[in-house]
Amino acid sequence: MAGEETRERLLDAAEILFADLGFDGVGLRQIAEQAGEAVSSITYHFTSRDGLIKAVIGRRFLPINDERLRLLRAAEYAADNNTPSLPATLDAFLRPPLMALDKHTAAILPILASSFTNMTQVAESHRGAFREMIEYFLPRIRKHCPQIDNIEFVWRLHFIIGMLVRCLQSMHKTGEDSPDSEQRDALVRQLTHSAQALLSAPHAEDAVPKLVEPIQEIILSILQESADA
Amino acid sequence: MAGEETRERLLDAAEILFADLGFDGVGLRQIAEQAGEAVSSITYHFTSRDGLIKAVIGRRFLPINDERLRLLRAAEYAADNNTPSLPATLDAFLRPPLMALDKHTAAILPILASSFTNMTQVAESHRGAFREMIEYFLPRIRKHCPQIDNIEFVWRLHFIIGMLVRCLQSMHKTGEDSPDSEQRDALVRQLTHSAQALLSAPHAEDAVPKLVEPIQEIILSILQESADA
DNA sequence: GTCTATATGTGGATAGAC
DNA sequence: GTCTATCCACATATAGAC
Repeated sequence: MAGEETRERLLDAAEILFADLGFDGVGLRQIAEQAGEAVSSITYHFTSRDGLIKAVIGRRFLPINDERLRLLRAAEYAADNNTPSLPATLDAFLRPPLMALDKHTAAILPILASSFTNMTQVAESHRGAFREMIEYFLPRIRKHCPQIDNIEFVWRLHFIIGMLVRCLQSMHKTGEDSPDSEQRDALVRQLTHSAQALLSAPHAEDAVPKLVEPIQEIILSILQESADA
Repeated sequence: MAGEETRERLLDAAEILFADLGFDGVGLRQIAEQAGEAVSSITYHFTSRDGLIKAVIGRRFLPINDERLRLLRAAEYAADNNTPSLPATLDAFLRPPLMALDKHTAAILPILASSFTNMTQVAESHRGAFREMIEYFLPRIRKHCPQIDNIEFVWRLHFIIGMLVRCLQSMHKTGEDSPDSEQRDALVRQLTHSAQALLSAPHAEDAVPKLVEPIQEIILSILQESADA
């Protein structure tokens, strides 16, 4: 099947170009040229430009989510009472996207990270896997910060996602070639440390602003379900 | 001068459309139509599309920075020893962009916020005002977290910027019309509270990853200068 | 499955009348 | 200063030969 190889070449080329120039910064001609294929082969394999983007994203999205779940389950297995510490839990969530970062995936990852509190991007195509992941993680993070209410918790999650996205973008610009894994590991620990401090901070006293985003409802309903169970 | 009015109309139209569709999502034709002007009037007033974008950004950038400086100076005037608390200092930095947020400026603000640790976007055109602002803020934030070294400090600044950007994007999507100022005020306090917790957290123990970004050098040199003085 | 050729639209920028 | 008309490059998508 030469078709499968062509498909992969197209995905590789698209991924690199998207990483450098953004999803809006590159056209099908350029992608096809980079891959050494004809423009129309893209339409053949992915039906449309949107189909190509979805495929590029999906190729990285599922492995990262799987790795997150794998790490968290491993941490639970190793911990007393099956309850790993907050840093260990956060590490399982934050490490996979940062470790997966290389010059190929740099453009994709910020989008994936954002998707945690913004379903619209990854959306439809991979909604199932995404929901499975957050349903597992949310209650396990939540129980480490009982001092705040659900709405404040959701805001702090937003903040952590912002921190993660920032790291991904920063690393993308930083390293021409992929940053060595020692540096990345150090960054994961810095990030985990800060995220832990943020979630451990006391209740803010002040009024908590309500969110009107759809994602808030989803997160709150997941928290509710797990509280009932 | 009817020219000045046209110029403003074009800026208004461009700002709204950019906010809704992103800088890459809208063309000159659409902007001109929205403004009720001819396409070529854009070229006349701003030379090019890039010139228009720069003008749109600049119109919001300077007032927000001025407001930041004004708030911090007011806080210093009111505080003992001219040294306001960390929350008060952070408030002066975080409040102006969040309060300036309305449906017009929503697309612009994340870019402005990012510019704090990424000069490339706002860049050349407004570099002077930007540098003045951070030169004033950096040492005054820095002295509230002596427990960490400069490099770890820079990373935590990155994190805070990520949190801010996240808020701006979230609020943009949230409110069809501009969120009421009570909600925004509550959000500012949540954000300030979390940022304070983050900067107050102890040293991470682990190795701190070095940054290779140009902005790191700039921040470090500013911190160095203020330490010498 | 993969190519060439092309259809059809839209992007930004410009020339020149008024 | 502002308009109409137009240029030219490039976008995505499709048709049809091989």
